[in-house]
Amino acid sequence: MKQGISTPTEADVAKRAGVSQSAVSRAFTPGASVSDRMRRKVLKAADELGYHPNLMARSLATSQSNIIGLAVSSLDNPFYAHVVQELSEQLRLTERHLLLFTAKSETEIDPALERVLSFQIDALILTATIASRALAEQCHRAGIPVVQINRETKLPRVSTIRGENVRASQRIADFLLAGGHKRFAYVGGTEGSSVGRERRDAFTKHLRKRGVKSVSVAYGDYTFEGAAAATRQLLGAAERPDAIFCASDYMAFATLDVVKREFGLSVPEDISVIGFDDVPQAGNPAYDLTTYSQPASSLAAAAIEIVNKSIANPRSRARHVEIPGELIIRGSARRPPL
Amino acid sequence: MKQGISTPTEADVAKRAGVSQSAVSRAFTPGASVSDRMRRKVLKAADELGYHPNLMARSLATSQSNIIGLAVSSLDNPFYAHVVQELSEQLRLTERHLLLFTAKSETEIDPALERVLSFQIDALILTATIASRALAEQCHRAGIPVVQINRETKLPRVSTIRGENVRASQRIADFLLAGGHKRFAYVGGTEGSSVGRERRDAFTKHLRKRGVKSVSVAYGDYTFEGAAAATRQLLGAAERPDAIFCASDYMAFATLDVVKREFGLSVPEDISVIGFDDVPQAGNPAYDLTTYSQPASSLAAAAIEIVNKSIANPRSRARHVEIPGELIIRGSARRPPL
DNA sequence: CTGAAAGCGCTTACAG
DNA sequence: CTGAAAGCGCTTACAG
Repeated sequence: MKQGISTPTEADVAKRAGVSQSAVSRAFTPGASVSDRMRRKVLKAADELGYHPNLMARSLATSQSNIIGLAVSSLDNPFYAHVVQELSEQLRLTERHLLLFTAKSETEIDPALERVLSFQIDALILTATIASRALAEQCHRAGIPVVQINRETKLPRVSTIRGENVRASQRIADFLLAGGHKRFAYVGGTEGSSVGRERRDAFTKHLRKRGVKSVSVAYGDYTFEGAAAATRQLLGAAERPDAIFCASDYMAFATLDVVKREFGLSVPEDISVIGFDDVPQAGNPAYDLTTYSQPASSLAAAAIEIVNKSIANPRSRARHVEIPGELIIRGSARRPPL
Repeated sequence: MKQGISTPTEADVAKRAGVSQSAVSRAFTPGASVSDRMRRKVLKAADELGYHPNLMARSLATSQSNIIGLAVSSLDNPFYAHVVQELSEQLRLTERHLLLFTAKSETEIDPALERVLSFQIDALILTATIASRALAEQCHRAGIPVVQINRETKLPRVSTIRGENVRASQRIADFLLAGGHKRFAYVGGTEGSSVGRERRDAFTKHLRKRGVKSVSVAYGDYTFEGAAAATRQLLGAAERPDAIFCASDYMAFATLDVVKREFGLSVPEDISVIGFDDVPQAGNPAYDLTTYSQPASSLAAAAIEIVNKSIANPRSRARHVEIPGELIIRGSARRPPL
């Protein structure tokens, strides 16, 4: 069953360098007490043999795997693809790497996520996925820090990172109001999602304070098709909205498509559409979407920082970070007169 | 340094169940020789303790990590995001999981990719990245199979999976010809890329055979901005093309934007644009892109199959698979009269 | 079918 | 600074 070609081990390097196996280990351990001469001798032998330390063995010995679990629900949403990209890139020259898990459903018991625990991951980053209480508890029991991007939890041990949901929604409401809009609508993601609720409530509450009586609401489930359907529903109503705020750019793209092609409305003359995230495509001329940014690189950086701190100090408390963004004014929403 | 809360091990389960530690191991090994009674007893104890097998220890003992390295250059290209998504999903209920590596540059020596070797991965999947000879050789020496999606190699040990580059390009040429186009252009990705060359050559050769004297060519580097610039260059030329074939949908989106907004041309009346991949967004009304499909789920399935076979039989030869696609006719290219 | 024991490739006190 | 040895949590011949 053994492979024909076996990888060299510390013992092999030790023999070739004429030193002890522990010396080899030290030569590869930053900060270990080895003489320069010894280290050079070892590294030379290692190089000649093409030796690479076996991280599985190391993690068995240290109980640190240098692996961070990353659970995503869908990479088809460009915002999350971009967040993952950022995480991976920022980790690139680091010891730690990402083990990918696709969490399809958001049910309580996800056997695939359970498997995470077997990999001895040092931390778990969840993005666009709800941490089940069970998972989070298991992680906590195993001393694994959990960081959630762009989702809330009530779980006490889970750190969270998110955009400026409330501030953004208020800013958007003000911008639309100043643009002279009268009939407002909101396209949410999943009806249950806490982040979505935060945006919706901030939006509607702020509008109400400014005298707007009602805001129509529909849910697009964060999917393209879902958002298209939600938009059709909103536009089919008696009181057709003249301003729609979508909880994500990805959904706003669908909304724009329906608004323009199916209903033949012109943007922003007949109706304004505003998104959330500022994904790279939002600036594409085909959409030219006004949106509120949620900088993926900052979200990723914050997640990594929390992970690093939690690993360094396993008993540190959960943290909750809000990453600032800004309104990115493009052509999909009427601008207020100066 | 030890964590306050330590995870239970086989020994803990053994003690609680009143059996030997090896019995516990067997209970968790599919196909091992254990009595039903024993297995039940062990699983019960394991459950009570919240035991999960330690995969690091297992992989040390078996020299199988159940980890597949996945190197991607950019998740911002929706096609690759989708391929990764498919890979992850198809692996989801499997033992094996993906360790993500972002390979930015395509230089010979990528320290981040070298690191792959330390993780004792069972296989390496490269997508949208060129395998350096050095890497491939190191993998081969370590007995790690390498599978490349959508890129060619001259490396003998590397398996490849790709779409129907030649057939697709010919089909597209014929379709444009039948649509009555006269002046053809091609927007390639990276000038050096072998897959790109294959498409370009098949396209131009086929057109030449049909009497077309010249095809203008420009390169967009597989990026949005690059493709926009390439398109500007093509449209600025004296003989403005009336048909553009882009080596990827992602680039075709940029081309469409430039064609419509910057040059005010109408599609497909003034000019036709055809892409490659059929990413989910290609069907969005805003683009409504005619393209040739390269089914991500089939690519992923093929990659996984090769990986599985190579792991089962480490001495199996490299394989080269071509995944069939088809021309997806939408509105961005003039249709031939019936 | 079951248990005792060696071994996988590292790290890390412990002596020297 | 260096080496010998124990241990990390598994798997797997080997006996019984």
